[in-house]
Amino acid sequence: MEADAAILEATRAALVELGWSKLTMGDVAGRAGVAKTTLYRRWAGKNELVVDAVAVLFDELELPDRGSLTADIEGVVVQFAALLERPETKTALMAVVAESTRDEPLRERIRTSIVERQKRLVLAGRRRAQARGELPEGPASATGTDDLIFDVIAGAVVHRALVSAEPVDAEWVRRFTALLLGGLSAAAQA
Amino acid sequence: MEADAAILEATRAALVELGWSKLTMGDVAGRAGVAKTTLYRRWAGKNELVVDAVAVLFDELELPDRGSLTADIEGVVVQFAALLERPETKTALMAVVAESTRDEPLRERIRTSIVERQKRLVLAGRRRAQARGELPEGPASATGTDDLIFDVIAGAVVHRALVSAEPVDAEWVRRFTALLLGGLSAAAQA
DNA sequence: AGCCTTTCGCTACGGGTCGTAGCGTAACCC
DNA sequence: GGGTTACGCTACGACCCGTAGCGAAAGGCT
Repeated sequence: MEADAAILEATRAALVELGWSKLTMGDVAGRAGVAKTTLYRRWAGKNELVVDAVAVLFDELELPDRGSLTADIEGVVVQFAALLERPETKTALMAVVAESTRDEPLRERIRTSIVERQKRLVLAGRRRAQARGELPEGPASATGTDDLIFDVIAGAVVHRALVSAEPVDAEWVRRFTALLLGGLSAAAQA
Repeated sequence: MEADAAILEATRAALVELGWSKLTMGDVAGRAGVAKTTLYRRWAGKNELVVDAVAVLFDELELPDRGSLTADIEGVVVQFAALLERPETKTALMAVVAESTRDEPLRERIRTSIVERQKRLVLAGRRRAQARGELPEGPASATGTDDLIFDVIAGAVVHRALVSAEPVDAEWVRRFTALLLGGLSAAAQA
């Protein structure tokens, strides 16, 4: 459909102006030039609608080859932080995660639409680093190391940006990346 | 007041049964045997009420001396994870953080009532480790290292428990702690 | 005791959102 | 052109919000 894109765009605009809590289905319908019933015919409610509206923003995340694992990590962290600084994602991401703690289908929707798109970057970064010889080829991936690293990176950036509410500037990114890589190399020696 | 404790207790009970989104002020008032107006005379709204109701749970966090920095970190991570597994905190924490992105006074309330209580553990753990000689006495604290470590620990655990929605079991804690300590010791050598 | 200030319970209210039902209409498919 | 599908629109009961107004009970002061 063509209208779907307009609806999701209207949802993002409403998130910017109103934030999550004051966003209403009737408002989004009005912005999109669509009847309120149309929204309910395609989405179960506010939660699902916002997840879809925000999910496309995570497609912007990429992992350009910057030559070293350090530079690759710093690059993706900066991108992720910039995404979290946008008003749409800032107000929506934590809200839908909070809702998902009591809504299993919503949790699955978030996982496939948002979380997996981020985790792909971790897998790609590890493979590229292994190709460079910066990381050992060992069975590290089989024991959940990728999951661990993903939670550390995404968790630290989200916590810094949304909970501590302090800027993810270049200095912080440098120090965080150094800490993470130090831990990885230490684990590789053991 | 004595009624305040009953109200906060009723709020936590309502969070367990209804979750954040379906929790209503009238419901809490009924559970606490109190008029709805009484709630509004003491709290500005749902956000502030829930923050206060959940904040006291974070007083349970302690940092017993387990003999080594590794054991201390693992201990506090396990405690924090157990706290996040409780239905009250699971549904409330992300929700109030989401609201705080558009409400500066609420953000400050969260900071003083919840975040600072966690950060204290990081400071205490670092000082204890320095007293043991496990960490250098350098000016590390002056450049925001404590803040960095706090965001990494709290962020990773929260992300693992609430976003990835996978268990923070002993094996994960062991691996995470090893990663973090590896990074710290690597930074100490530089 | 008497008064007086504060605090609380209770009711009622206008305003707003929710999610759905019902119906008419325009576009699309063969 | 007939039939199906999708949409717009209105209206609706239900619920929650936050506040006003009033009466009652508790505690402080002299």
